[in-house]
Amino acid sequence: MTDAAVTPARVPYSVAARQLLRDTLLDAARDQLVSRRWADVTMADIALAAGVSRQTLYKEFRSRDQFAAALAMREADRFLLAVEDAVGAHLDDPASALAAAFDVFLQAAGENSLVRTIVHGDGAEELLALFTTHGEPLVQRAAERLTTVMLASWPLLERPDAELLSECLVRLAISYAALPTGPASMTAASIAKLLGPYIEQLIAHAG
Amino acid sequence: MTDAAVTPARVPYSVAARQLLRDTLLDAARDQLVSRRWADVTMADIALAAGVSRQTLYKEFRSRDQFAAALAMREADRFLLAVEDAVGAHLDDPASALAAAFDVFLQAAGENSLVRTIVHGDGAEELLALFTTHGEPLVQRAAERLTTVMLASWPLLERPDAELLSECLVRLAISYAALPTGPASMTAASIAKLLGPYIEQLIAHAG
DNA sequence: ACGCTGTGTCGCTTTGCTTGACACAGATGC
DNA sequence: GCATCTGTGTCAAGCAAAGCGACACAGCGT
Repeated sequence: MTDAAVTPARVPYSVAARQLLRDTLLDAARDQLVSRRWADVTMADIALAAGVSRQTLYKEFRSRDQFAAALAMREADRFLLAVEDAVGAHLDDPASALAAAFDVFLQAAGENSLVRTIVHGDGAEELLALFTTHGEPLVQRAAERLTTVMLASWPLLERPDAELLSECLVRLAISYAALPTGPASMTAASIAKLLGPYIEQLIAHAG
Repeated sequence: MTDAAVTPARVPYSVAARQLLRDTLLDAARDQLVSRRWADVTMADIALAAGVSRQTLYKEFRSRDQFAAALAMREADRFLLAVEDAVGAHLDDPASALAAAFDVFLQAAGENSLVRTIVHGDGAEELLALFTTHGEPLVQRAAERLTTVMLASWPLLERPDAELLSECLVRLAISYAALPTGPASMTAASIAKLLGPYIEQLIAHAG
């Protein structure tokens, strides 16, 4: 109602339209995956659900594989948003921030239909690979974002330490999401206990 | 993170793109109006700011007048959202819902740059007319939405009564937004006092 | 070996945005 | 009064993106 806090440097239509196209397609695929296996969802289905032609889909994402990669990447981005929020809510205490973030992540992952589809395991092996064997870009990106938010939150942290911590956390997060050992909160607490001392040490004498 | 509560019946890209175009253009105009008078903002300015050509703007909104009308209508819609929220927060007591809604509306109107531009009065007479002399479609629509939310909130209310009340409220709201007599909360309280008995009567013996 | 289905590509058509030009009306200056 | 300038609204031609239909190719089941 009031004017936007700060002007977000208006996005020109052409750019916004392109993004809208991609999002529409990815959303359409996501919808399909709630009720059907990835292997059963054809490119034609996705295009149809998005209201565009198959060719437009192929032009935007060069192949089915690349489309799947984009799908995985965007889903990861959503999780990262939630995680960043969780970290932001515990700026005072890194260890509890870690626990909270991990908890939020696992909780969300457990409820996420795309993740469930993958973990449940039938017909989505190709998608699974995007988070593991072929997951380098995704892990990379997630670790980067996590590093950024950490460095911003706790200035005493040094970049190499943050990078190591981030990458391990991301890998652990993916691992537990793919194969939970117990309730989310318990896992989160365990990880926090495991890595807490390391973090405390980093924060304490800055390196 | 979790899947959307209820599937919002995915919008096909072509429709979403069109809406995006309209929104981009309207937003662009809104931006301009923060710093310049309506009379000084040309159609070319708006198209440029939105990143499209002037012709595209003309095709989407047939003329400058119709563009202005759309601008006013959309701004009204924003206010209605806020008002509907306020009503929803006071389902137990119609009179206080009315007061709250009116308060929210006047408060928001006072802070809204487009409204301020119009009320402040220089070079926006044409826009002002869209809320008054040429405001029939806008008043109509606002009253309808208000009626709908009222009927949904208080089932005992009968449609004709709700329609009368809604239209009067909309007219009063516009009037006070255009020409405030005192602080928003005081005005809201006065209106609530004025119409409270009528409402109580309607709710009490259902007609 | 055969038909079936889905991926990925190609060329043609169609749609929609852009560009540049124009007529017209109101305002300003000489 | 006439000339100029600016902004609105319209037009035709150009162009890029999306749609449509057809095709080759690979995998799969019969």
